[in-house]
Amino acid sequence: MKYSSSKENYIKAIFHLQQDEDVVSTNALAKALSTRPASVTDMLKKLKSQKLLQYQPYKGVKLTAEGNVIALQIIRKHRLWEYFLVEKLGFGWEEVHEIAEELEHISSKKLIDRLDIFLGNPKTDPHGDPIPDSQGRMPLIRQICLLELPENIQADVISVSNQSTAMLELLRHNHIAIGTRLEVRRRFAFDHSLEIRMPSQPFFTISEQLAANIYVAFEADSK
Amino acid sequence: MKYSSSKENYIKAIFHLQQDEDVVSTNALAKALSTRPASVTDMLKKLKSQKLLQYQPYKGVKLTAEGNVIALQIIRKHRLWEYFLVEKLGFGWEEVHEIAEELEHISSKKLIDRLDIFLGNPKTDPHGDPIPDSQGRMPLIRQICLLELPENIQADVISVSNQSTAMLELLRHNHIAIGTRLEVRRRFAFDHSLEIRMPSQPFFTISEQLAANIYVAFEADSK
DNA sequence: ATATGTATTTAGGTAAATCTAAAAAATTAA
DNA sequence: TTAATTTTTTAGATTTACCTAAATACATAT
Ligand SMILES: [Mn+2]
Ligand SMILES: [Mn+2]
Ligand SMILES: [Mn+2]
Ligand SMILES: [Mn+2]
Repeated sequence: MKYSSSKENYIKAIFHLQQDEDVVSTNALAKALSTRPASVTDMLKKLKSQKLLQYQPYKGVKLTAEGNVIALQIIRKHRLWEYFLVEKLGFGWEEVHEIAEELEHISSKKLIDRLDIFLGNPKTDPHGDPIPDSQGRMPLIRQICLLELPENIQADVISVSNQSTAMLELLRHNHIAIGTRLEVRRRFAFDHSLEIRMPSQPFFTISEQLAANIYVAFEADSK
Repeated sequence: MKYSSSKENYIKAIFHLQQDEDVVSTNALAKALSTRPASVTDMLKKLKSQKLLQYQPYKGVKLTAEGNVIALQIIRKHRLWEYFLVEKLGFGWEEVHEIAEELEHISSKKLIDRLDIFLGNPKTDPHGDPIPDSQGRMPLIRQICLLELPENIQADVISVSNQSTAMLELLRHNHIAIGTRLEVRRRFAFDHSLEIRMPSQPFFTISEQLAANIYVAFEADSK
């Protein structure tokens, strides 16, 4: 079945909001979609009648198995297109989201599966988010900025976005390099600095600025 | 300004119909767009108020200069995407039109200009139709038999006149297909065979018989 | 010039996706 | 537990892009 861009955007937004709380509110959805709660209620009724979600008035909303499948297909398209834009067309990772927001609604399944092959079956998009495979399975590895790494989870440094000698000097001083395994012990509210733990080394802290330029991969818990 | 997919489809259809007759009828448009004459009349009024076309009831319709610019932008996108689908994703030339019908409505100008560069600024789509450049200029395309292609001029294969499996086998062996870019390096007087150059491939020669069945398009020197 | 046929427009509706304003339900605070 | 606040739904419009049926304009043939 084929759904309108608008419906697809709703499904996707619900999917993402469900990662945090397992039941999604009308207001949260309205905010995520930059629309009005009344419009959301209207749409939820339509999506419910198509069995894409469970919805009882005032009780919030949850995707059905079918809805989940659709969401993953859209996310797959979004992230593959983002990868294409960055890796093949040379866009910066920060400018691709908006364009992918449109491209994700192109319907051909054959197109997206061939694009996947053409790109070499990438596992993550330019932001480090995992790309579902053609069966809708999310790979386990997550690549994110060190700033967003959950505390007490081991991760490997995979890239640094700033290559200035000043930054590289600081990295070397802290014995951080591509491939280094580390974890964030805690964050300090005052200056958002991070305490880092590395195997067989004393803990040390790094600044928010430094962490913002470090990207890591870690094994996501398959909750 | 940005227009709906529906409006873009109207503009494009009018542009194409104008190639035959310089004023386009309501019925012709209805047929081209698989819609009803009454719907066409409605839309023509909207497009007129946006100054994209000249329209007087019962008198037919004609694009304004502004409308023409829009049409050429859409056609550019359509044909570049078709080229991408065939050359990069390995689609057959007969299956790409429908997908391009959707992709042509993706709005980012930067995307299409980068796609153009990524594809090597092709001059014709997989069907041999010319691709407007980013200023909306249609290249002047000369279509001739490969036998007559001047030496050292890049050309795109647009059709093959003999569809026998024997011939197609030989074409495939030489990596020649519709849309392939090539040029003739030299001709040998003895058997009139041609030495062919293709991007990132060693030179090779083909027989006069084979060349006689290949038709190519190349950019004629303008001005 | 009148009649006939075709092309086109008008009139009146529908469905999708939005909106605002108001009502109702649920939650939180006193 | 009642009142206040927030969340959500309902009611009623709007816009876009369609539709059918009917009216009108144009073209042509007698
Ligand atoms: Mn994105
Ligand atoms: Mn989107
Ligand atoms: Mn189209
Ligand atoms: Mn084409």
